[in-house]
Amino acid sequence: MISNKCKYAIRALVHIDNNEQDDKPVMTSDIAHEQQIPRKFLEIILRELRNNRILESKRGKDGGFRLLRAAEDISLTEVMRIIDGPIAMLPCVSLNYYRKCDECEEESCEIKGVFEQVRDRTLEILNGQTIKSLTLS
Amino acid sequence: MISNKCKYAIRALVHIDNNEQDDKPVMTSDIAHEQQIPRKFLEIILRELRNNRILESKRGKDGGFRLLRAAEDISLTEVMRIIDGPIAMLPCVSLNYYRKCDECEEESCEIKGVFEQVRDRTLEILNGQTIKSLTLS
DNA sequence: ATAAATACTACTAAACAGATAGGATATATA
DNA sequence: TATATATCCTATCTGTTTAGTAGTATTTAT
Repeated sequence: MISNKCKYAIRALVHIDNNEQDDKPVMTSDIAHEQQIPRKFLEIILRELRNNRILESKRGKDGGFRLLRAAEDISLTEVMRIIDGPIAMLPCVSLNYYRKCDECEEESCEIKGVFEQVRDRTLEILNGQTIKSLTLS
Repeated sequence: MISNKCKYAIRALVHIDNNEQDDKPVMTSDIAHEQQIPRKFLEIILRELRNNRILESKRGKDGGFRLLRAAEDISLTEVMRIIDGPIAMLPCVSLNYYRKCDECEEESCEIKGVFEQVRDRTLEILNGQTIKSLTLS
């Protein structure tokens, strides 16, 4: 399951993409209000997206957040990995967060192959999705 | 991510399939020892699988667990759903554990369609796998 | 100067993960 | 029938994660 936090992040990015005009940044409180996301929690999420170079922020009056890249260049997987971590169902099969399973030997693991296939099929779909494609769908 | 508990369950079932002979049940302590699974934790898992009609148990001396059905009739998804719950990445897209997302309207949800596709591709792979096919792989 | 925005640190409550402890109950066999 | 040995059941525990909240510091436009 993806977390609420991640769903909030995606909705916030789509909202920013739809509401950015003339390079004017979008305020946390506007997103929070219109998307029904707790404001303080959203602050944390947006800061995290900024720290990972998805957003840029402007402080002080008339401040807010802007997409740092075009919406069609921000993939769904990138956002999911920043907020929720690995997408794969086994640590030993994750491309971006590989870890050895503590309890099993990889060479004799019965399920590794299956979950490599699941990972590949999943990424085929998710890698094709961007903030822009979600906005349009 | 699938839980350790679920990985233990799968390993235990494969072990039982490999070690059942002359209808003699396999003991928790044997599985625990050979598969390196904490015994008391494994007890809980095996009881859960028995309650869900994957295993049958025999109490008392010479007791233990047997597969209730042929290993080729026990699917990986069935075990995963018993131990970990939903396989889908969104509650509103789950076939066996459907729940409405609290934070979003399904009609206007941007990500529902994508995660329906992920679910379908994932199940195509996982539904084809059984305790028997894992044993052989 | 001040109002208004983000940045940052710290805290909390509830749920879940991964177990462990101990006693109740059933059963094969001497 | 006594005993050893297995599952069954209830309760408990520790650490981590999820989903937030509170309060203060800092930056910036006017």
